[in-house]
Amino acid sequence: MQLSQDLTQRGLLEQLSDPTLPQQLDTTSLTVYAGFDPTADSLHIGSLMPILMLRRLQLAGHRPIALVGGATGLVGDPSGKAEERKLLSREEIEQNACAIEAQLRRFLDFSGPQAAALVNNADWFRDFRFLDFLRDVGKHFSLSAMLGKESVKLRLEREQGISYTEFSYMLVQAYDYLWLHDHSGCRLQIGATDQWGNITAGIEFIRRVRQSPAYGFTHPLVVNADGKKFGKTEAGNVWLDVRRTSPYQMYQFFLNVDDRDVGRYLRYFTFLSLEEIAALEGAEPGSRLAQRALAREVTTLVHGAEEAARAADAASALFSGSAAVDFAAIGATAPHGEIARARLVEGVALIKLLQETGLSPSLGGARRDIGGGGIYVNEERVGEIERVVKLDDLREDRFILLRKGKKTYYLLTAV
RNA sequence: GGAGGGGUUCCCGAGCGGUCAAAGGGAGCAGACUGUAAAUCUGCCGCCUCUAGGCUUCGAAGGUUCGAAUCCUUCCCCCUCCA
Repeated sequence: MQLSQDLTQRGLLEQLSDPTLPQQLDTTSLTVYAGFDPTADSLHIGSLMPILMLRRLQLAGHRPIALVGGATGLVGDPSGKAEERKLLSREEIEQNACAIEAQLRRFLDFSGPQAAALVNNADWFRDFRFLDFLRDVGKHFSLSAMLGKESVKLRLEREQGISYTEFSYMLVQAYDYLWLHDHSGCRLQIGATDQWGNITAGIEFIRRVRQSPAYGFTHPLVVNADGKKFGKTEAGNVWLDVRRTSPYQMYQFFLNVDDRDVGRYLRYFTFLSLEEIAALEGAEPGSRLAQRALAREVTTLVHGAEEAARAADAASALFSGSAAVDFAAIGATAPHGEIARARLVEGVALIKLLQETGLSPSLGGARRDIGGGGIYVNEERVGEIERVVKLDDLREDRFILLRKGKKTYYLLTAV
């Protein structure tokens, strides 16, 4: 299947800068870039969209460049943001950039004729002087065009407004594109829908100063069926970094995806063929075959097949409903921790444990959770708020399985 | 620089001297129902202790009051219009 057709059927093409773009994607080899600003020390699940897009393009014979925004991160992109963000320090940005570079490396192939490249725009902005920037870049942008950008308009209509700094962001990104155009022959930029304004700014800039064609397209911003937030769980964002989101948590996140979203996500986030996806969508929803496949595929992409398998094992150990619980499988990846045996000899208040393990936010919260009937010790609902956990709560002489609600577990191992 | 409006608990948004830990909605958590889904219904939803009480919150710091989120002063920030 042709690349453009595959992308179209997956619903990955939103705006195109040029109607001939699909054709070019199928018939020529382009150098394409996507940018990632280091606003945190890890990318999150939403960033998988452009990352996988670069990978899809690479697999189809294009050359991907992943740009880490060491410079743009200092400025702050107003796109899609309802309000001005506080600036991160230079040190933070630098550290974040390092972390993100490491993550990006795992998704692209840096060898062969279509070898990917990883660049950081701090490298060409570091010595770019302000007055030079105003003359060489700023001069080519009309205020009315800048004010017309959705990201700016939105903010101007809002109560919070927009600072000069964030307003300038599009120029910085436009220059990135020009730089990559000049130095790497880059002719295509991709990003999420909210990047459209920034992308077109770059395209027009290149046309103006180089009389050279450049292109861009966007993929959809991932939104779930009941509104806005995608990639959020009780624990916060779903991150690509294991230290922030374990493979188990990631697996669970995708396993719990709404039926209405699962087909779309399979098309977005996996490399399964459209036929396979159609088959999964046709399966009985109660079987959750589609969610299982999604969880397995994405967890594998991010953490590898081994971790994905472990997460799946833990999931079935916890949720299969069988009496014999496989504690080892759970402890391998589900949230877990240790507890001193000595404390159990004396007995520890359950509310204390709930607070310590983070299952409940505070002692008061723990009381409420127990009172509401949402706390289980070794899969047995706890009735008394005063419940004390003791030695004889240990299973297999060393495990205590705490659970809050339907699906939040924490395994304690006595040491 | 001038004139006016505004900053409330995670978000939106009421409150405008005591009955305010602060209406309502959303989000979140839990229960019932289910398929570790959706929808629906119910409870919880500042912290600590407990079902009485204590503590900390309404941009910041002072002040007036028996008593303030509500009044006064100064400061910080935002918005709109004018320049």
